Amino acid sequence: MGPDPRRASLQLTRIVRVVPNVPSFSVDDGFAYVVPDGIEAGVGSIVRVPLGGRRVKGWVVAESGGDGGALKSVLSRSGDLPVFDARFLDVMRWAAVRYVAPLAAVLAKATPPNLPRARSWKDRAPVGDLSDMPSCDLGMALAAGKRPSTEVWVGGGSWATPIASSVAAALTAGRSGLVVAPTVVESERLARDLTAVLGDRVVSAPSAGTGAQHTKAWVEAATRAGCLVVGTRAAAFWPVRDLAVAFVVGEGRRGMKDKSTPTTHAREILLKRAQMQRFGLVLCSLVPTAEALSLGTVHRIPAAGRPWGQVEIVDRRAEDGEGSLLGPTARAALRAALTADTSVLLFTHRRATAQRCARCKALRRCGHCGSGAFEVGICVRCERRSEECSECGFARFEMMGSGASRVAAEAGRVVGRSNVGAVGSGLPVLVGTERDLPGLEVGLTIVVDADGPILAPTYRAPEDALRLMARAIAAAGLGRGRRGLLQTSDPAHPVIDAIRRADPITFVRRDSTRRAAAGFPPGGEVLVLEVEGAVPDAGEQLEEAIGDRAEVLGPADGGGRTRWLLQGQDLTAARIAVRAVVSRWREGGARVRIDADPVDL
DNA sequence: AGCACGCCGACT
DNA sequence: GTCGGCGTGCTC
Repeated sequence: MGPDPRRASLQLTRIVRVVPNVPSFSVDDGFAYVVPDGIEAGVGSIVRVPLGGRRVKGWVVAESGGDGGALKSVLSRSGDLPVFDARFLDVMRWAAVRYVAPLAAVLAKATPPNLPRARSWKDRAPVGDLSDMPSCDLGMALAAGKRPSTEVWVGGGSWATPIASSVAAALTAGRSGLVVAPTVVESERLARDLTAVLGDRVVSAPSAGTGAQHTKAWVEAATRAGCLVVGTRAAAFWPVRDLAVAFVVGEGRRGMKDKSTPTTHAREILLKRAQMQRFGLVLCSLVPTAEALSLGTVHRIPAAGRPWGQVEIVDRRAEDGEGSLLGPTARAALRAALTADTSVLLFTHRRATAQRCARCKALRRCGHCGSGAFEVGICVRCERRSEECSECGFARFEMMGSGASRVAAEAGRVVGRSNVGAVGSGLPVLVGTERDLPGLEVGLTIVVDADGPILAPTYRAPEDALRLMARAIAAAGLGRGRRGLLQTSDPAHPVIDAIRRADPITFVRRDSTRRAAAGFPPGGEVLVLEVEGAVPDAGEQLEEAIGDRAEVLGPADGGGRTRWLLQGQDLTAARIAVRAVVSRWREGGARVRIDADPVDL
């Protein structure tokens, strides 16, 4: 493209504001650069710019005309597809404040690993008409081009069928849909099931795989008309062409939230996007979160029937066999299942185990965060690996009574060791934890200890415990007869009652009220600040910056880290104030972790 | 994040 | 007298 004569006559130079890909709050406003003739660089473009004597990648966040004066020039444009528009940029600015993150860190999430090029994706032959698909009210509204209000779907069956019938008409009309699942396994399974119904309109975009595959799916989502994009939480940040509706499947699951800063939550991001970019939002789950119930109207899917099967509640106080993990009722059920050729899941929540050094016998501690809870060799808290004993450097550890292995040993004494194994072993009796649940199907689930998760000292423990145990029981499906057996010492507890009646909604509504009274989400906001390394006067600096914008609780020390908790009705002002403090601490060399909407609290 | 510029120890 | 250690701070 040649020089524009009008611009030349007005002495106007094209100027863009660019946020460089630098993880620092101090560059959030971006820098101004001249755009040379021959380069197109609209909002959302990725460009290379000179910055502080080097060349860095950056995102165009605004365009203007003016006097180029002393400004440096954009060097080149990278790729040829914008990664966001003005409205999506507003969402990401909001996310940067909400998650106390540099804007560049949020923009990076919307950007594919390789440079997006429109020509890397060749449009396929026009895909077929789906007008013979059954449609629902939501489907009608979407097909008519309306933006429906947020819906909350509660159910225990496959989500592929209701999703397909809701989006079919919109897809035929050339609009797109987005489905976000909590794990790669569930994302791939959903993509497969949806492809069986919708054909090649389905774009599978799990976060696993190579950068090239990832980028290809991203480009397809951004450019192809009438497709249904299915992925994991990373896809919540993808631009999708003419997006009509997004589905968050398993909206209450841990997998919806990023573990490292910025700790973005797919449900929160898509909720904001749905509002600002005007598309529909459906929150799907077996047990809805209190947050979801406060956001939309509830639909049971299907409208009649239980989300999970019949459950027998066993009061362990009324049984003998103190000290054993499995009571007489559970043992009898195990034996009966084995003779009836029914597969059994023995569900235990005790995935985290303490370990000790095989040489010096010191408790194994995570070298990064100091936690003492490990799943195999990976820290449960920060998900990093530390191979050596922090005391003596030895690299071998021994288990200190693993939950799962004790359960397996006891079950082995009831039905024989050769019948008991880990999930995936193909044996009739499986011992499993939360991570074994995706995709698992059995005939009977035995919840070994329901009380531990319910009594965990976090504000959302009851809701999470209900979700976890309901998922375990749902692995045994619906149908005739007992599908679950649950051992508890508190059979009158509201969570147990909700499981027995298969009614998660009434319970979560009540629990939400209790949480709001204590100032916890969704009735209030909390933010965790964790500092590793010495920061003199950190508490004072924090108190001074926050003032009366939030209640500051702490500090609490542990494992070389110091934690503060900010709590309040609306923490927006506090989040903005915290940025400066965090920035100063990081400059001082401290590692700072921020957890917006923490779940382990 | 880089890469500057900063001010204090051992070397041709 | 210089080369160079990596501690703060800025980057259109």
